[in-house]
Amino acid sequence: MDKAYNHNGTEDGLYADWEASGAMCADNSSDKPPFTIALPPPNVTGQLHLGHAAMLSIEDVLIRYKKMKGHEVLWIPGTDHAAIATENVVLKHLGIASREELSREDFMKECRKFAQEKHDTIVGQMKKMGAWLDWSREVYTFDEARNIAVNKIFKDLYEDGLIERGHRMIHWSVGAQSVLSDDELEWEDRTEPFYILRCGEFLVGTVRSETKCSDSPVVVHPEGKYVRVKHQEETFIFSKNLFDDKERLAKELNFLEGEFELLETLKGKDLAGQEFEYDTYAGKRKFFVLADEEVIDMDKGTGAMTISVCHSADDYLLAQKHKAKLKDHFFEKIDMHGKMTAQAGACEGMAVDEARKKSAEIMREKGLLAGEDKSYIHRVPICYRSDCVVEPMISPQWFVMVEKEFTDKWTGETTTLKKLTTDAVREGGVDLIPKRFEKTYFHWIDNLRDWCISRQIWWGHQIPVWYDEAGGIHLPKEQKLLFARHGESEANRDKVVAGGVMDAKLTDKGHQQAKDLAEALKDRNITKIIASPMKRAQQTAQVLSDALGIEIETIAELKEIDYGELTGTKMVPGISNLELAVQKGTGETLEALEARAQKAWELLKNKESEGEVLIVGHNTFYSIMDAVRRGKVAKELLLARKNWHLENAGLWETSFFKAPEGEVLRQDKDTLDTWFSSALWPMSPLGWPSCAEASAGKPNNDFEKFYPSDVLETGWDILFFWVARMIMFGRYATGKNPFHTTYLHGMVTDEHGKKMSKSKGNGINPLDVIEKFGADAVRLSLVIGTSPGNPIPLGEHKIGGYRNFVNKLWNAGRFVTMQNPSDQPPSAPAFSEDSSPRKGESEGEPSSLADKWIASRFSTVAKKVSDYLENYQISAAGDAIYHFVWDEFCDWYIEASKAEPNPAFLKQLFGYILKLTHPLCPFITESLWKEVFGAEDLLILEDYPAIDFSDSEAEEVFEKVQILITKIRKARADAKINPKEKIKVLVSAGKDVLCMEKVSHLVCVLAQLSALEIAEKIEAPEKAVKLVIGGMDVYLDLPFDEKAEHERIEKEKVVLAKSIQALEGRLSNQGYLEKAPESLVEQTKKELAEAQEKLDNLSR
RNA sequence: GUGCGAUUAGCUCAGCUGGCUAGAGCACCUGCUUGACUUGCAGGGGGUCACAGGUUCGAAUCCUGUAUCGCCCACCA
Repeated sequence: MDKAYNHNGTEDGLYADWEASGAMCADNSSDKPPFTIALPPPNVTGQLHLGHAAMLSIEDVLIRYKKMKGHEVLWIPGTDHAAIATENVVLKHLGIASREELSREDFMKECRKFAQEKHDTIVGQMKKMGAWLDWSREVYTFDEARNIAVNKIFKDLYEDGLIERGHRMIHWSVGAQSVLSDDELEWEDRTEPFYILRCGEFLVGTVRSETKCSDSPVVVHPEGKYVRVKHQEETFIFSKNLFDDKERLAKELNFLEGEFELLETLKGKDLAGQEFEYDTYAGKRKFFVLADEEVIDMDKGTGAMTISVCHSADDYLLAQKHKAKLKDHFFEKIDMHGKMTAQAGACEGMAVDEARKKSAEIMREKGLLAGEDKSYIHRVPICYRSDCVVEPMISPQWFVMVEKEFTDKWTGETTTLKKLTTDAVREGGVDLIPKRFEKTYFHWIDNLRDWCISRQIWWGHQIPVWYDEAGGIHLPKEQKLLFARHGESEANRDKVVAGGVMDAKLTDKGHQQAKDLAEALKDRNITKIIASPMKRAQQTAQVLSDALGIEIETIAELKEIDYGELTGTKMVPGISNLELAVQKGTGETLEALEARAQKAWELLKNKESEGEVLIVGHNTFYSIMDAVRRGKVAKELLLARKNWHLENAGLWETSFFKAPEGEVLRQDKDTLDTWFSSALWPMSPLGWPSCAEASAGKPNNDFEKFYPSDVLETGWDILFFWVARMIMFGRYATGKNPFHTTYLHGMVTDEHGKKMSKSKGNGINPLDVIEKFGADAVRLSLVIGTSPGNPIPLGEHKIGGYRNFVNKLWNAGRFVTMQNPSDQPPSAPAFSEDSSPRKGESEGEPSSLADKWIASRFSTVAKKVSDYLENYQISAAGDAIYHFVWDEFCDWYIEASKAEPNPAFLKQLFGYILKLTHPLCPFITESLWKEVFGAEDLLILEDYPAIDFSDSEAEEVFEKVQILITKIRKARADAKINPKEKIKVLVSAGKDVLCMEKVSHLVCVLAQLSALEIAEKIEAPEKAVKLVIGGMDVYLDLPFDEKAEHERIEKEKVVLAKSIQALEGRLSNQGYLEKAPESLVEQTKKELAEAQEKLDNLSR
């Protein structure tokens, strides 16, 4: 074994071993209780950052712990297509300004390529962290199965009236050319001029001068007090509050010099209804006065304002309220590209910023300004992805109606989505850790408005709605997966049925899948099975044939297709097999592959005449599916049949609606908010909706076995974006909370708690520190010393500290190996539950005092660690392990075992320590498991230690020994004795004489003594340093400095006297004696007695 | 402005429902090339628990107020 642990040489290999073992793959037919976590899918936009690393560390600890505790664990990996974010990154990557520069298809291709690259990087990095993920179940938010889930819930919500399309005020990102939800906005302080405009007699304030170019109401408060004043030859109307505040008046109306003469005071309602015409920067416009008691704050500005119904959320609301009066005031002044429309007169075509300046300039020239405040600070919404200003706009969009009542099909009760989301937490179905986030959660939901889910981007799930030429809306009848995978066995074309099996060999699983498929198909009118001659297809076909009693027709030509270059490629998220094959440089062109799909279709399309046909092939099936998905053969394939008209069809969109003869349906061009698909994350990777419906009650179903999941662990910053919406959809779609616990970690910051940022240069790349310190050290530093919801400070000092710990463990392993030189196999469990400390010496049993002490301590610590982990106190668990291993096992037990070795027991104990530590440090523990124990099975397959071994007597005695040794060491250090020099010690042990005699050898070794003399009573030597420990007097043969010794003893006496005084004070307090718990009072008395005894001993 | 949270050793933080002399890691000081480990060993110094009140036999812990910091939400004319 090397002197220091070499993480770089071992970690990758260990991970490969785990993967190869197959143990990472969860078994959905297992009888063990399930434990499920859906990994928050990282965006395919970049690489792993420390936030991901923290997430992986925390979740991996839970997963490994639960696995060792006997659960069937499933931790599903996946990635997120991150709609807007990815589009922006890809645009930057391609160096183009707008996606419109490419065709939709080409742009999507670029996105897919980009996503694929990033996906591969991220997956590699997750493995570096040691995450025990079930890669056989890896999913992607934008793959076929997830598309079906998205479409399914969309359809359900739509049919329940909970999704609506409507023209509403939305946040429009000019840069991203898309709508954003309320939560996607960021705010920025800007200093811009604030103008007071003349509008007839009225004065109104605004920052947005460019919007003051149309007919408009002047809004006043009906009960508000206004003044009409004379200024030189003109009259003005504004709030009395402003008029009375001379200082503000001078400041705000700084273009109007001289006195204002009060003509009359009047109420807003007296002004209402007035109509007049007045000049704006874009020409003469009509105005009228509208009174509204809600929107006007008399203390602000002039107490009057004009509005832009199309470009301000509040004004839009006002327009809804005063529909009759304002219905003709929906003027669009800004278009979707952020340019001024014809309404703006001279400013037409200008960008908003430019028009703002220009319009003010024109107004200034025309004398329309009454005041200007150049240092006005206001906050503007910024697009969180494209960093440009967000404009409120009215636009047709799709919304999830969170406040609309509907009948919950699971409970039969009338409810709303909002209520479902709140109830999950309020009724205790979902715990938030830390609990304080519950308040924030409720607050957010209370303020939740309808969720705008449509986005005007390309990279995302296209809205599953088709329009006919008359504008009628159609949704697909039903969509299900075509192929069998993880128990998703459903075939559903009404004539041609395609089935495929993923496994390379027809394994038990593949066999089962084939059976499932047969089961699912048994009630259908299948008259023929067509199979390729490929061995696997034949095996599958045989299973189906036996089950269904139908003959197989083998088509030799299909062999060519099945054995094409596609063989050996895997389904990869976001990319079709065809493209993958081309990318991998197999020499085939996309066209050639498509031609192959075409050929498959040619061979098969005429076989449908007599009833349903089941096609069994591997790549035959995928070739068709991919080609159809790409839209290349879709038209012919589908149009040839039954007049189905489709745009952008895919084979998995199976049960199509029928359009009227000859009519063309067009799918909605928009895509869905990325959080819409993410909201299904606890369900869709488990096969919802197909599994949930198709195989209820049957085994081998991920959804049944693993849903609902257990813990959702993520950063608290996406509590609203994501967690709340998962709860909403989970409750709605399944009637269950998608998880029972939400663990929220904080943001990783630098070691001083400052945000990591590129500009500050304080960022840490997880890969760098893994390389430098090892993944175990990085994991520990992200987990220990942190608490949920709070920032996770991290610096190289901290990681280095845990690297040292990992190395300490390694060296403990070396020591164990040196003590157990032979290649003896690991012996049977040693100090197990039924072994008692009195059992005596035997293989692996505790015999010495130190053995019993450490066994007892281990038992306590292991229990504590389990308790902590059950309660998600991962930091405390890690801390307990750290200190047990270092301070107790290494510093005391290993040292003690040098005096009284018990190698077999040491090795057993060390094995338990490895198991205990494994969830936190999987690599080093696995490595030592192999190295020290020569184990072939993985450590994670062992049981988590739960040992009931308590020996309080041994603990008590050993603690006394520890104090004795420590005090002797200190006395030596104080006397500046060379550590190598051995000294003599006399102990007057009193009643402890028997047990002290037993440990004398141990004390001699640990305290570097030449001799230790123990007797019940020893006469005090003439000149010796005296220590008082418990009831024992200890005399050290050290150079005796009478003065120093005297001072030391006096000092100790003072401390004791103080403590005695405090204890006596407490005991003489009547209230304390009466009200404090009895045990506490007893303890105090005991302490007082001990202190008194010690003081007496010192004084002798 | 609203809400949430924080303030404990030089730094970063533990300290759960009040109860031993308030802890850890790093940093610091002294001494050690002890045959698992210098990524180490032994020993040590360092805190009026932000401040002011209150409840209590007893407060770092509970309550009220003040100050400072962080975050969230909202801020319209």
